[in-house]
Amino acid sequence: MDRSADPPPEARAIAELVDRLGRVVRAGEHQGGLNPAQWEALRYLARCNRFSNTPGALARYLAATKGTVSQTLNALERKGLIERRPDPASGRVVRLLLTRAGRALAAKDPLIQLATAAAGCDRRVRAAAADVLADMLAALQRANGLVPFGVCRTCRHFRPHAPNGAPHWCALLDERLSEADSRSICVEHSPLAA
Amino acid sequence: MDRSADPPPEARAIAELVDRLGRVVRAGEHQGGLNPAQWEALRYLARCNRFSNTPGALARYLAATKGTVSQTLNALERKGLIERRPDPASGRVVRLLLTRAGRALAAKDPLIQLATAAAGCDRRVRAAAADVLADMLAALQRANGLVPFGVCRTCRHFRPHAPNGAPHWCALLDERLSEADSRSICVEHSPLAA
DNA sequence: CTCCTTTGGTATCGAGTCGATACCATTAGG
DNA sequence: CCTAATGGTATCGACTCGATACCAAAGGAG
Repeated sequence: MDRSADPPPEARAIAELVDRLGRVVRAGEHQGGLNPAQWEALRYLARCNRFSNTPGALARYLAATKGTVSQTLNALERKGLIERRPDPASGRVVRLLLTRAGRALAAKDPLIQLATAAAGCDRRVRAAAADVLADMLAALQRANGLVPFGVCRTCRHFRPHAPNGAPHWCALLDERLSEADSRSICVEHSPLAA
Repeated sequence: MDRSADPPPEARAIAELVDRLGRVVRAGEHQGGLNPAQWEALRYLARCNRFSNTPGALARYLAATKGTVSQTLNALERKGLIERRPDPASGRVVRLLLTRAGRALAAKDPLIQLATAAAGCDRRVRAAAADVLADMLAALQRANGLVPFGVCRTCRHFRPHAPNGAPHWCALLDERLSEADSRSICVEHSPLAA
């Protein structure tokens, strides 16, 4: 890791652009009474499935410590956007639920601004860029021993059923998955391809 | 801006990936006794030209307020990484200079990890991705009334000279530019193409 | 059924970010 | 010359963030 070949210039350019874009986006995420960290937590809770709505999962998703996340959750709870509820099955797990107000605010996610900024390019170019970024994220996560996450549809444990309304299935947790579930983020996600 | 066409799904995907990548990178930027904000400032000061090494320019670059940046500079100064020096020409401008220690630390920028994560892809794909990200950044900056920044070489005021060592020229500030200058970041940057 | 370790979560501390506001110099414009 | 506008700094309050310490529930292994 010490001197192992300097990365090529376009790679450096991508790194700087990602860093810079992230910076500008964060600057724009001081809205609706939330700060960037709180938006990220709220966004996750709005997009994750019912197996992944816990403080621990959020901490892994954000690559932060449990303590940090717990504080951010305190802030969101104080603002009436989320609710902490004990898990019926396990006595130490806490389930995080969006309140009505939380759901409403999540719909006004300022990240949409970034998405519209990307909407200008050609669709195929966009898709290619998304692939590159996804690869980078995966590489970064692998290098740092982080959990990959991802939506159910792209998981190796996902078992799709007949397309006519029948529910899908998770072979790992042995649970039914609705159509919405299949597009939600899961802690247990394990990528399809090697 | 209220209901003007939801962005297409790949655009949303890119936005989420950028946000997420930025998050993971930030998490990895707690190194060398600095925090992410301090790294960003140090990085800028290591890459900007002699017209742009001021607190105000840094604030615009980071899309932050002057006050916030001033505090981060306090931290860097306390750590002996930068030096504040009055401008000889103007009595209210402060020039920011990296100390020897600052330069040494800037060479160990943790952002390199992200660059190596990007190095795995094909070179042409990388270049395309970089283009998309650059377009997004420009769009975002335009939408928020931010200064674009950029390196001299790509500026409309840049006048290259004969390639045999002769210095370049800035038509706006009427100043000589060394080869290194031409690759440095400038506040006055104005993109070439329309 | 006990120990004991692991796991999920929270509280507290200190350094620091960040926007907001207020403020002070210097400079530029009428 | 007087009045903006500009470049910087200080202070405040809410909050992030890692580190550390801590607690209770769960899971083994004997």
